[in-house]
Amino acid sequence: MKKVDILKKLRSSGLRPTKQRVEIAKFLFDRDTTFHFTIESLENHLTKKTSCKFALATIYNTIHAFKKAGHLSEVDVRGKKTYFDTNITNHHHFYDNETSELIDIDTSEIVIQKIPKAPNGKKIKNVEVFINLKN
Amino acid sequence: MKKVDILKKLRSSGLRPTKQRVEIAKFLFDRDTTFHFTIESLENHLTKKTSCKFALATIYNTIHAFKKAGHLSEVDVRGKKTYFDTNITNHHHFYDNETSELIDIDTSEIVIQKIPKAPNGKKIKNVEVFINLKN
DNA sequence: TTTTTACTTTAGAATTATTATAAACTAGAA
DNA sequence: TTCTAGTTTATAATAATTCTAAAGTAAAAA
Repeated sequence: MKKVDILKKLRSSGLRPTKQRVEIAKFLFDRDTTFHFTIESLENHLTKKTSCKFALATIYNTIHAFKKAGHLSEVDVRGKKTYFDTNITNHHHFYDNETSELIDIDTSEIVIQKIPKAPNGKKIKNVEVFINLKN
Repeated sequence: MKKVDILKKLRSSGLRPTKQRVEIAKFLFDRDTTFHFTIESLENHLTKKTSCKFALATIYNTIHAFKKAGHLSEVDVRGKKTYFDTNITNHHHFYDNETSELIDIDTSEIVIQKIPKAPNGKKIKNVEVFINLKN
């Protein structure tokens, strides 16, 4: 993703392209494959890979802004930390509890034949499949 | 579940049947349907329904002991609090984001036709299906 | 361009859920 | 009964996250 596109992405979401936001956006969106991270792991990567300084609160602010703008999704993983995903399409996950690693599964890889009706007055918003791994 | 059985359940798990443990076990296991709770909601119920006093730490200790003994399971729900479930069989969940309510789904209610192979060197431990609800 | 204004970043304090600690308590064995 | 190891408890500590208010900055207005 070119710098111009990064700027466009931010502006079109109503986010001023500040130095920090541009660096975080470049780091997250300028890649070929999906990236899963926690705020802590992202902070480590940013301090290693960029020369820019980031207050922890800025990383939280930015990630929440990106999520709100629909550029990131959140993944339910047991544990204290929140996981984010650059893959914002509807999809599923493998989770390796040994390494705390998430792996995306495309919706086409899982076919559900039978599913219960939603309870009275409710509708199904989406279906998430989580496959826990072991060695 | 009779009091005798509660005591048996505790003893057979290597847990001394203290006043607090017995009260919590009676509250959790003496019912017909599955119960979902957080430590906070459990504390509220206990103070309302029993005359016994509970330090918050005791509730945490007891719930973890019950979980370790296999009498409770933990459910992955987005958010800060940990959810527990008296249903320890393999099963799935509806989750109503409006009310933060979990509803059990029996494994027989969901049939998966196609599922991807586990990544190299890994095996599938279990598959959890999470159906998010909306109004 | 300069000025202004509203949005951002920042360091540090506050909050929330959970876990650790160490002293007082208690169930069950001796 | 007495003893001992397991428990409970209040409180402190920790960890992830959010809040706050002052200082900084992008972009609009003059």
